[in-house]
This record gives sequence, C-alpha cells and structure tokens, in this order.
Amino acid sequence: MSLAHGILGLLNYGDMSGYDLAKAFNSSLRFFWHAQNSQIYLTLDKLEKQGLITHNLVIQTGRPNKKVYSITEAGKDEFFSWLAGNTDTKYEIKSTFLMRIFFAGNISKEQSISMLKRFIKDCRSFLQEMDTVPAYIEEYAQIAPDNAPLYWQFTADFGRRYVNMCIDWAENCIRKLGEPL
Amino acid sequence: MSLAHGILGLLNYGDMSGYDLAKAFNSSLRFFWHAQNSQIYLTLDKLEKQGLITHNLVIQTGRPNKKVYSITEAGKDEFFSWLAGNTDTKYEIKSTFLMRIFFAGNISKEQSISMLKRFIKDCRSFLQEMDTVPAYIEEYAQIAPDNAPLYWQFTADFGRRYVNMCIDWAENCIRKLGEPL
DNA sequence: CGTGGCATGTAATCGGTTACATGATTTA
DNA sequence: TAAATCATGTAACCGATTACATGCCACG
Repeated sequence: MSLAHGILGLLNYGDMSGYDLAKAFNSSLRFFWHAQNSQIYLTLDKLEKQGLITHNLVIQTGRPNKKVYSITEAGKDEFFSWLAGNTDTKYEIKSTFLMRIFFAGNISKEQSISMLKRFIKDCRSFLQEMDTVPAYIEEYAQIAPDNAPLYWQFTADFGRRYVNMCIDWAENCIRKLGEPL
Repeated sequence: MSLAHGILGLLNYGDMSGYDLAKAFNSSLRFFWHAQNSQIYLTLDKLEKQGLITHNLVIQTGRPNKKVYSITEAGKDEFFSWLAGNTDTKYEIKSTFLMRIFFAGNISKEQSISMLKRFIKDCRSFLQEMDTVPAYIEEYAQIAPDNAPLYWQFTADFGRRYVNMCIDWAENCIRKLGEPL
C-alpha cells in the first residue's frame, strides 16, 4: 500500500523511470521502506491502470529504452489525501533475529553471544554504508522543493539512531550474559 | 516464515491451543512479531500437514472445545536447525509513518509538527502498555526452562529502547523545525 | 443486560519475495 | 576480459491483512 504512495510522492517531485525509482528506494528511502525492483514495476503497472500515473517511452541509443513516468492530477489528489490522512502509529517491527534471541534459552550462552556479536558487526557495517547517504540527498535535492531535504535527513537520522540503539542494546545483552566486551 | 518457527518454539516449551498462541504473540512476542489470529490458525494447519505438529481435541464443558497442539520430533528438528541457522541481519523497518515524514516537505510545518506530536503520544501510550509485560513473562516463566526468561526480557528491553529512541528522535525533529517543546 | 473472555475458523485479496530472463554498453 | 550500470519485466509462491462468521459463559 505504501510503496504505491512512495512512488506517487517521488513522481510528484519529478518524472522518473522504474529504474530511477528503484535507485531512490534503495538509497534515500531505504531507512523505512525496502522495495524489490520487480515489485516497483508491478506497482507502476497497477498505478497506471488506476490512472494515477502515465508514461512515455523514451528511445535511447547506446542504452536500453526506458519508460518515463509522470504523475497525473488524479495521482496528485490521491497522494495528498494519503499524506494528510490519519496517522495512527503502529509498532511495526518484525524481526527474525529478535525471534531467535527470544528462543535463545534453547542454545548455549556462547552461541547466543556470538549471534549478538554478529548482529553488532552487521549494524556497524550498515552505519558505514550510511555515511554515503548525505551525497544521495544532495543529488535529489536539486529536483525537490525548499525544505524537503530537511525531512529526508530526518528519516536518515532515524536510521542512524535505530542502528545505534541496536548496537547499545546488543552490547548490553552481552554484558548481562556475563561476558566482557 | 518466522511465524511458523515462533509457533514451533512456543510449542517446544509446552502444548498450547491456537488461542493460547495468539495470546502469547500479542503479549510476549509483540516486540518483534505481530500475528493475526487468523494467520496463526492457517499456519497451524500448514505445520500439521507438514508433520511438524499434531493436535488432540479437548472437549470442554462450559467452554468451547479446543485443539491442543504438540510439537513432533520432526518439528523439534526443524525448530533447532532454524535456531542455529544463518543469522544474516537485514535492516527490516517498514514504516508508513516515516514515509509520510519523508514527504512532509509537501505539507505545512504546523501539520508535520502535529504529526510528530501525535507520534510521540502514541509512543508514550505504548510504553505504558509495556509496563504490564513483566507480569506476562513471569506467567510463562513457569513452563519455560531456566534462562529463557532472561532472553524474553532482552526482547522486551529492545521494545522499550526502540520506543524511547522514537520519542527522542521525534522531539529532536520538532526542535529542528524551530518550535519549542 | 451488556461486555469481555474463550475458542475456531473461512474467503478474498494484496503486498511482497525469490528466482528467472535478457542484453547492450561502459569502465576498470 | 570481467564486472558494473542501464533497463524492464514474468512466474510462482507465500505470508499477511481485513472482514466476516459463530456462539457459549462468566462477571459486574
């Protein structure tokens, strides 16, 4: 449901191809929505059938042709009513990793500590990847109006805080399990 | 995929009905996995077809009859191999709320501040609900072995830290938007 | 007399994942 | 010459959501 609105929101900033959208989702929007490219193309078809977007085919030489999508008036209406809509917040986390921790009483303390350490390592490498994000934001800032990049940074900041929280939590777990860091 | 393993893990602690499982998911496991009861019954059927669990019908008077499920040997094998399996951590957050924030450059500053305040309010009420969690954990601790409750507390702690992080983040956003708290 | 707890499900739909398929061009 | 980038999709499947359906009993 929200992938569709994310696409509408991006197209509201400017025309893009499916490929461009996939790039945006896997860079600027990755902190709160991961999207497979196949899913993006599927959603694009659906939105077009609903009349919320249109495309025109751009013939390229030396590169594959592409479909450049634009948002329609109906699409803008839909997007803005979604944006202003009800904001009931649900606790949304689904994590197989935490499920494993929940059942870690069944495995040895050493095993669970190594799981937690692995988790910390993954978090740290994610943090490093994240350092390249400001560049993406500046890149897209060219097409977006005024204060939009501020909000983009808010979501990136959320990502950073989340991952740091994860690291703190995991270190605390290890400490409670009685092993020095 | 993980709902199934969560069910196997719970049944590994002791026999339960679908109703009991639903209660467990909506109390102790809520910090990392929310499950609809319909989905639980569906998954129960699937697991039984796969021979990972069995049930026997318990006739009750004064109450609806119930199916009490038990894990089989095959189920235990599956559960333990999942538990010890590969632990690649993905950044898993999907949030419509953050998507709205991402696009908040399109609405007024006042509107986005009120969205953030609403978010903080929801987080705080979630924190309050969470205070009743230790009780649940003690209740289930009776059937679970030794150090299991410690890990349960880890996941509950994750939930608390997450929600607190959300509050801090949102307050910081409001501050950056130039309004006093 | 109404609410909440106990208890189990079906049907329709959807959103998403995984794997597969293709193929030219640019860059290291 | 191999890898990365550009570019778009299909097919199969699955996990999950939403809405609906039923009905008794205990408690306040």
